[in-house]
Amino acid sequence: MATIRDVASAASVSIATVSRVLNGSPRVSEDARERVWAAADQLDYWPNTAARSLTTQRTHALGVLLPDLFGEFFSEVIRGIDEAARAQKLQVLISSSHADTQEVLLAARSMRGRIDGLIIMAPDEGSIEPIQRIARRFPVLLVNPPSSVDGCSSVSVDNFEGARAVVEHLLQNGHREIAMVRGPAGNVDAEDRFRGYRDALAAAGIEAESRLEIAGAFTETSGFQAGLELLSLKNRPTAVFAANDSMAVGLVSALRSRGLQVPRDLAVVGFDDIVIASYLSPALTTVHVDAYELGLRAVRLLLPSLESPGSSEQCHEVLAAPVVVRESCGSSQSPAMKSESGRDNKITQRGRKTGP
Amino acid sequence: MATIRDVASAASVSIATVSRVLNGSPRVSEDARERVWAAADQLDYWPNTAARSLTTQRTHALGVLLPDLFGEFFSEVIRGIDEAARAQKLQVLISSSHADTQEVLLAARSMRGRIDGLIIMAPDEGSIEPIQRIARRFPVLLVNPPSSVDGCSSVSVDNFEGARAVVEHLLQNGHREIAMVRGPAGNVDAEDRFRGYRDALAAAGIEAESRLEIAGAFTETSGFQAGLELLSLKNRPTAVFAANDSMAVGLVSALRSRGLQVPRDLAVVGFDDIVIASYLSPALTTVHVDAYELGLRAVRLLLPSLESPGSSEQCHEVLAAPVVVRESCGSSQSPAMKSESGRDNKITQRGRKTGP
DNA sequence: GGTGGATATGTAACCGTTTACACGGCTGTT
DNA sequence: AACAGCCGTGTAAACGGTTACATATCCACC
Repeated sequence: MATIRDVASAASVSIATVSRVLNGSPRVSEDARERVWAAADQLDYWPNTAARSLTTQRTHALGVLLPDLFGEFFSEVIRGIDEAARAQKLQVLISSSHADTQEVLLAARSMRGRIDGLIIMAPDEGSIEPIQRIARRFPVLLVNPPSSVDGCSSVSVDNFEGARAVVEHLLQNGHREIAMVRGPAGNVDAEDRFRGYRDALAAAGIEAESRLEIAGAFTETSGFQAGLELLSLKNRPTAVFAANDSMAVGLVSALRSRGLQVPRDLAVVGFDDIVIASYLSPALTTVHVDAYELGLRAVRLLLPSLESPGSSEQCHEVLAAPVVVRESCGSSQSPAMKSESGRDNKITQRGRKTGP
Repeated sequence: MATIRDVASAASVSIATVSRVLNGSPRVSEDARERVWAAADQLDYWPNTAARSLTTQRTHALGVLLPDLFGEFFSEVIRGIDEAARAQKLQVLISSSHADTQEVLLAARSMRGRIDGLIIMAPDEGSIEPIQRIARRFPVLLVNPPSSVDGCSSVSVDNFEGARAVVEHLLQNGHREIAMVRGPAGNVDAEDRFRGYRDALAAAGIEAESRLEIAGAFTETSGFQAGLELLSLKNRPTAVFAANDSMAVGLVSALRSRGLQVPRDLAVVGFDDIVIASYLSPALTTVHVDAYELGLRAVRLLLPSLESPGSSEQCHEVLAAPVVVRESCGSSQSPAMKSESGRDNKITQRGRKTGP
């Protein structure tokens, strides 16, 4: 593999001149410039990025630490990150599955020298301390953090407001007895959505009832279980808010297996707006989370810190999570909204042009 | 930020000794070893990976070049790659959207010095030539390549056999007039699936009819269009094979919008086994593509070349694409298979433990 | 014709590691 | 007592670039 020295001798100039030509410095004669380009082409010279970043102290790459890669949520976040990064000619180094909170630290450490900054998504409260240590080394941007870390900017989904709004929507449709299937304990998203639910009820002057607050784990099966539990209640509620769509799907299955109809017998709403939400029958009313946008903004917010680490002040962005009214809530708005929030625009806009 | 020199002087040893301790060399006294670790901890020393890989000529990272990041297919491939890479303590550098075929070359070039090998997915025939140039620099593994490149191993989905088998399944159910909605022209996957369709018909002694071979573009809307076209035929077929699930979904919508029932009036099968396939009613009979496995194997096949570039012989793996019988084909096997190929095992097995 | 200021180019230090080689001190052999 | 061998450690040369600084050349000007 040709190095800058090979190019230099082939072009009969010094390595400094080669470097200058390659980096577009103006202080080079036309003659030398041509000889260098010719030599580089002829030798098929590819500069060594690692060596370059060693001297310049800039890598033009950013790291991404995710808890997992499964599911459309993470994949959309990545897509958003990639899109924004590519626009800035930044490379993306990905790493997932940080079971142990200390793993976050190890992953970040192993990226030292390879990245200019880091986007971290770690929903665990326990990962705050390692993140603080990481943030001392390079710029860190937090996505949906369990709590804020000083020196770090963040971008999060407005779980609270989304949940509040969707429960309010149920209230507006006349429901007074609204149950909730909660997410896993300790999960920030789950907690915020639960707070939104409580808040909406309180605002309507309805007292929270713990018998209507059913435990869940964000999985489809836990939603199914919750559905059965719900059916066993003596004063059955008229509506239920599942803390995410997967559980809503399981819940609907459970109801159906017992012969109940959604939304006639029970209105159901979810959270996340996963792809299948619009394909179900009845189509699921839910709260839209724009994971793509989350990734996009993460990069944009990190950008100033990449240019000048330390200088830029921190800022916290919150992404709106709008209610998407479909059929499962039994709302009258349903038909009107359908085309807007339905499947077609989504698929055609970003349809897979390539691949199977 | 502390460097190896800082650690050396803090521990009163030379940088060579520090390096030896850090890399677990046995030729160090117990005394020195302890002092170095103490100093490293105290200074919170993080080795610079780029500098290390400059001397060792090994980066312990691999690059991934994808045409796009949208959709579950790519996200699953990435998940498979990440999983296998992490098991080998390899980092993953991702880059997508290579609209122009020359972009593949540029992307690869910009990774020089940062990666030991590269996984490329470029369905375009035109990207073969740039890939050949890339393969001269570092080990390359191709995923679903349009044609083979010498020196490169590859892993692909058995599109031909999957298509053949699903059409054969329709034939076994008594269908004789089977239409196909084809994928975009020039796409390898689309072509292979078409060949499988033709082959199955031929084996059953049925002559192909071009009027039953409808154009499509792998998008849901193109499937819808194809459905309308199908309905306008005078001798309507009894079954149709859509080259992918998205088109099958659109197709079913079109049929339903004209009052037809699937599978009673027309049997429909797809390809890919996307998540929503099992959630539709009727649940879609399709061909399963294990994108996760594709990524996993890609890394495994690339591995030997990373250890010793050039030495290992190339090999081509083909991943089976099994038929998943559900309801839309009207097969009698449907109820029996349902639990096995349904949604539940998939979701619970790899359910999102974290995140919303 | 000597001076000064551009302009083009080269030399060498540096970025943060690894590692071949050299060296000094100790032990054990003859 | 001299010497071979081993062990622990240090020195210095890479790895492949960038860039501050020095130098050489040319031209214009007084």
